[in-house]
Amino acid sequence: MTDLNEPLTQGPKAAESTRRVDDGARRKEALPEAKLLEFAELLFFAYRDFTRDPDAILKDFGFGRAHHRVLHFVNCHSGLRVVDLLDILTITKQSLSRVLKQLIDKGYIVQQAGSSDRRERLLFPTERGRMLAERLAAPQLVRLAGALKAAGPGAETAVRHFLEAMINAEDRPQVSSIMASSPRAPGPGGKEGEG
Amino acid sequence: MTDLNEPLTQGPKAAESTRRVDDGARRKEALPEAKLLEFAELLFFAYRDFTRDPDAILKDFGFGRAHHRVLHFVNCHSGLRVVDLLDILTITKQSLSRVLKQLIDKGYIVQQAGSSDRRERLLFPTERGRMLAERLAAPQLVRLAGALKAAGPGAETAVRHFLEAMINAEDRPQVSSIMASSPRAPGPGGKEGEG
DNA sequence: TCAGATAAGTCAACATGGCTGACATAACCG
DNA sequence: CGGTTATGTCAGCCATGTTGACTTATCTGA
Repeated sequence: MTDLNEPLTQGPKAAESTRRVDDGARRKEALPEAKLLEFAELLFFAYRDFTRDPDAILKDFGFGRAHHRVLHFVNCHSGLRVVDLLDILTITKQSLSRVLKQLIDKGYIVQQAGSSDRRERLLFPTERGRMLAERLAAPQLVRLAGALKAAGPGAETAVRHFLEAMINAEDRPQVSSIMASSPRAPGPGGKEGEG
Repeated sequence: MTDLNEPLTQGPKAAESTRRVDDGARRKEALPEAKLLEFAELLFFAYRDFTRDPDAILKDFGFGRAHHRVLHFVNCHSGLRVVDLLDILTITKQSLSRVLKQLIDKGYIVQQAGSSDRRERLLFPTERGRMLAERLAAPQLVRLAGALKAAGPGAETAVRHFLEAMINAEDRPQVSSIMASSPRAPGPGGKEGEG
């Protein structure tokens, strides 16, 4: 395909030898490709372990990671609509429906018709749902707190800006508005868990 | 279950009202729970979008995210063994086998028996594999470079330390040793892609 | 007021990528 | 030679994503 047929015993940055960029331009990069690849790997490992603890807990409840995601966002942003959840998770409504129905059937989430628009089904955690959400979050919060502490003073801001900038630019306003909706939306009439 | 049956119209930090910690201790936390939960969400959104671009490319090749992970690590750490890959991905050998076989059958990866231990099958990317790996990595590297730049000077170190500390402590030595193995391992005898 | 858009739910079928269990082969090591 | 290790494989199951088609209830604007 390309003009590359030397043996594979190359020097450092073998992968780059297949590129058609001249080394002059390459040396001018703010961050070399190899260093960026390390960040990609670290992000993979970090996320791999970030999800490990809750995954183990979920198994005891007959749930999976998809349930965790739904329960988390309903718990932290109670009163959100189904369509909000679809935007957040970026999955189809059929996929969401499956796990959401199970969470409702088992009494972790309740729905309430919207007051201004009765087509909307606002989602709220039950007390049981809140307890499970906290249990799942606990090890993740410990991990995050430890990692931020280990990263040193000032890391909090840097990490936050980094993660925000990793999000697709067009999705950032929506993410901001979601995160601005604190976990204190009015509840479903105080009759939760009676169904 | 608990002694909590007030209506759900609580004040800020409703979730914490279900905890049995006194507010005195809570106020002493270095990072409040709400802030840590935001980091958890940002990590979710960041990873969600981090995987989006390569996922779209993979579809054109009839591959999935699992193939990407295998191809990435084989490409960046060529010559690793199957057991190394299993440790990295933390999946079963049957799961790995499925995607690895497809990558080998389609000519993206080649195997070579280990020289010192001939039971081992060392994995190498073919030229075709390297090209696909680079194509998949490209949008991720752009995203990472942009995010690190957006996070400001000094963020690189902070983010690196943060991500490293997010990894399970017992896995960190192994991760370090993997990342130390640069992409310049000797190739499979220079006969790649001839099978 | 009615037509079209929107929010949500449902059924069916399928693909991907995890999992367990059982078993086979080859090679290493003491 | 016997036990262990590295790898591969078959078979089946489960979780969670997909597409496509369709229904119901409700809102909104001409």
